[in-house]
Amino acid sequence: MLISELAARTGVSARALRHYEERGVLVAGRDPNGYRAYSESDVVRVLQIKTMIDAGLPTSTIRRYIDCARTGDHGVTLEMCPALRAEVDAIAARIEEQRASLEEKRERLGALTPEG
Amino acid sequence: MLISELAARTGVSARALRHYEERGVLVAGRDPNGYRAYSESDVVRVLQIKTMIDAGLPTSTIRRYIDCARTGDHGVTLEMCPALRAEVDAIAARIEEQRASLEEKRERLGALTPEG
DNA sequence: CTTGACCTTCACGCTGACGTGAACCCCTAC
DNA sequence: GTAGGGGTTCACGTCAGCGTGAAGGTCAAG
Repeated sequence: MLISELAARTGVSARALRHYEERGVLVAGRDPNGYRAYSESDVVRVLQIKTMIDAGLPTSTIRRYIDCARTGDHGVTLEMCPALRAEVDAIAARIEEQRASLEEKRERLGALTPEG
Repeated sequence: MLISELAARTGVSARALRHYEERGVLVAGRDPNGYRAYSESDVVRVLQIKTMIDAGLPTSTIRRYIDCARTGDHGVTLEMCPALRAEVDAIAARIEEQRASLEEKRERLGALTPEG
C-alpha cells in the first residue's frame, strides 16, 4: 500500500512515517516508480512504534529495540533484555526529573503570584 | 562591575546575562572601552529575572513586566495587573498540560514494560 | 492534452534558554 | 614585548518530532 493509506490506517501522518524512516525505525520497500511500498505487517509495526513514541521512547532507542515489541490482547508490550531495561529505566528517570522540574515551576510560579 | 563579577554574584552565566540583554530584559551601561557596566541594583534585578525564569516565565513576558517585580523578605513576588495575571494564568495552564502529558507517558511506559 | 490527486526529496520552522567556539579588542603585569 | 585573563559580537548547535510549503515526477481519468 501507499504511504497515505498506511497513514490513514494507523492515524500517523505521512510526514511522521517518512520521519520514522529517516530515523531508521521503519524500513519501506519501493515500487518501480520510487513510491514507498508498505505491507500489512507494517500497519502493526507502525502502531508499535507509535505506542513507544507515546511512552516517551526516543527513535534512537526504538530503532535498536523495535524487535522486542509484541502486540497482544493487552496492547503493545516489550520483551525486556538487560540493555533495554537499562534504557527504559533511564527514560523513566528522565520523565521523573521533568515531572519534578515542572512541579518546582508550579510552586515557584505560585510563590511569585501573591493571592494567585 | 564587569559581567563576570555579576555572573559570579548571581550564579547566572555571562552568556545568560548577554542573552537577557538580547531579549531586552536586562539593560546594561557601557564603559568607554565598550565593556558592559553593571550596578549593584542589577544584582537584584538579575535575581528577579532568574526567579521568573525558574518559574517558567518566558523572557518575552519578563521583558514587559519586569517592573512588577518586588524583592522582599519572602523572596521575589509580582504585583499583578490584569494583563500580567492573564499571562501567568496561561503559563500555569501550559505547565499543567505538560504535567498531564508527562503523567500519560509515565503510564504508557509502565504499560509497555511487563513486570516493570 | 490536461487536470488533479498521488508521490518524491529537500530543508526551514517551531519551543527556549542558553553552550560553544571563532575571530578579535582591552588592559595589566612581568 | 609578550603573555594572559578579561571583554566584544556574531552565529550555529542543542533536544525531538514532526508541520509545512517548495519544486517536480507519476499515473489514472475525462
